[in-house]
Amino acid sequence: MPNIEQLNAFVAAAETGSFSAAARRLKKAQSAVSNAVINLEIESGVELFDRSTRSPSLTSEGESLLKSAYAVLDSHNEFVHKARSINLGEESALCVAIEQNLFTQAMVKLLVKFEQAFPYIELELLDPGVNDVAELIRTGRADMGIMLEQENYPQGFKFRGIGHSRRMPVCSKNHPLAQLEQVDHSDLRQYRQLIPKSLNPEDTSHNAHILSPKVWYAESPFVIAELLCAGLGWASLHESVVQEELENGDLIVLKRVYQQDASMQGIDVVWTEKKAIGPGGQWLLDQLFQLNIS
Amino acid sequence: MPNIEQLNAFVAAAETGSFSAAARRLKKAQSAVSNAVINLEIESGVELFDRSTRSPSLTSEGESLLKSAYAVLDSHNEFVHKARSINLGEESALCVAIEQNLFTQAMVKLLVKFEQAFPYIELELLDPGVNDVAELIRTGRADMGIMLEQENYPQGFKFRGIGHSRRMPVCSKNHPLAQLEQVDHSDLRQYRQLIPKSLNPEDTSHNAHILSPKVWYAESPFVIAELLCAGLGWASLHESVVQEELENGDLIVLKRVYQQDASMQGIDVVWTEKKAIGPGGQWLLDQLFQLNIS
DNA sequence: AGTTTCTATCTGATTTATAGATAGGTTTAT
DNA sequence: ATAAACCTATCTATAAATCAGATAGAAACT
Repeated sequence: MPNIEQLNAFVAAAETGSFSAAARRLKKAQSAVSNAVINLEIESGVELFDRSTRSPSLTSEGESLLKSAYAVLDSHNEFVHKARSINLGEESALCVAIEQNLFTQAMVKLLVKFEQAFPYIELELLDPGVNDVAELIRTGRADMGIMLEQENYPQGFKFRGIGHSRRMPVCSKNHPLAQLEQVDHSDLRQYRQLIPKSLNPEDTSHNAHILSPKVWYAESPFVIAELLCAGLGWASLHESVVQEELENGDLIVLKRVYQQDASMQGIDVVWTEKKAIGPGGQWLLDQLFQLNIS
Repeated sequence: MPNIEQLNAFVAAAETGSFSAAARRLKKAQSAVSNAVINLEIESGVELFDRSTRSPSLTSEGESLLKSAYAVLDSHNEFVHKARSINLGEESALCVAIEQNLFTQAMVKLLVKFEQAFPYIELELLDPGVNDVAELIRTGRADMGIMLEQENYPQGFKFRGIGHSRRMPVCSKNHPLAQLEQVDHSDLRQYRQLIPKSLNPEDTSHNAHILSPKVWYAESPFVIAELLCAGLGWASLHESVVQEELENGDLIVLKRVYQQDASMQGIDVVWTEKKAIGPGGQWLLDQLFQLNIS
């Protein structure tokens, strides 16, 4: 059973091409390296070095096993670093819930930066539909969340605004509404409206957005976007959800006669004081505060 | 510096949920496991188990580190198995040169089987153009090769037929030749012929295939297929090379007035007696003998 | 020829790993 | 409630492994 020290000696000897040099690098006696390599050879049954010349050179079998030795040491190193990161007080795992409407390119970029800053934290991403972030925070399933701002949050919640997201009425380019230069309330009322609705039956916030008497609901705004693309009705969706479809022209934005600013909704990052936020979570919060999404 | 035994004890304890059970599984004393885990905790500075209950349960940090521990043990296991496979006499690496013309789906299937049978052998695949396999065998760059049969092989070569490959004249569906019901020698002579030609300037075997006075050469039959797709001339290519293009209709087969059987060429597997063939290579040879490609 | 540098091996001291025994705690069965 | 069963932590003595230092012989360099 080869052990880590033997593999270390093997790798150092292979890299330096000399047992003595390997010993100097590892700050051990030469005999220690020599013994380690020989024992590794005995235990594995493979002659790793060709000693016929002055400085030992890898055999072809040794070269092959060297790659495996690197793999072992790499993963071992990963273990040590992960333990160190936990020791530094970093949380070992972090769960972030980002409402589907708000999962923008800026979020992706931020998460990439997070991965570089905290490579040993396991990140779990949840992407609930509309208004279900708060529930995930409340039950402790998620450590923090990004959601559309609410009037009031449950007890113990902390939150902070990090920007705004634009809501816009959209429909397929082939939809009758798309032919109109401008649309008003009565135009919209004629056609089916698709509305994102929370999984939680008690959530009634979607009612505020109902304009048409003919409504369908879907949990995911992306499902709604798909239906729109098929020509089914219209919906008021967030920019990030339909960005791609707007760019390739499958969907178009309806121009409202009386454009109201109420179509801008605030974005909050929320967490709870019950669950301690570790350094990784704190870093993420700080970055989010600076984001200022528009 | 956590060692392998400690990680083994950690994993066993995590899996069984008990230090005693882990000790039984590892065939060690309970105190050994207990010490191993405690030392691992001290050295890594992380509390892996929650001991407040009767049977220890993983902390969240322990759960995170457990995954890294698996990674270490997996790679360690890989090392041990690779050493064992070398010990069994298996070559640690095998290099096979397969002429581009002959890299068929059957080859892929065979290589997949090889991977399962010899997971610890590093396979290197070379895909030389036409007639360059023999050179790779001769110089020792490859251990064995698959190539179109030759009249005579260099000294020391061993070979065995494993099937046949059909050569067929093809051109783009948009080429003038494609309009003809049947083509004869004089039709072909009118248009540019593309010919696969060896990298080796001494190889003149391609001359036997020249029908048209207007010729271009390319090393790779796939490059020729690309040129054909663009409507440039015609060529006599092996089925496996143009299979895809024939299926999606980009290329078509020309019907010769006097179809000769000479368009079937034998396929040989070749190796050399100078280089010893190990168990993996022997297995591959045996499988190839049974393949009977047509 | 002399010097340096290398590897293998021996030796004794130190460290580490281990089984066994024991004590104290928790759960389960009676 | 009591006993039995099972668990973990810890102690101890012993066996095993590790290590540095010393040494000898071989190869390379001066």
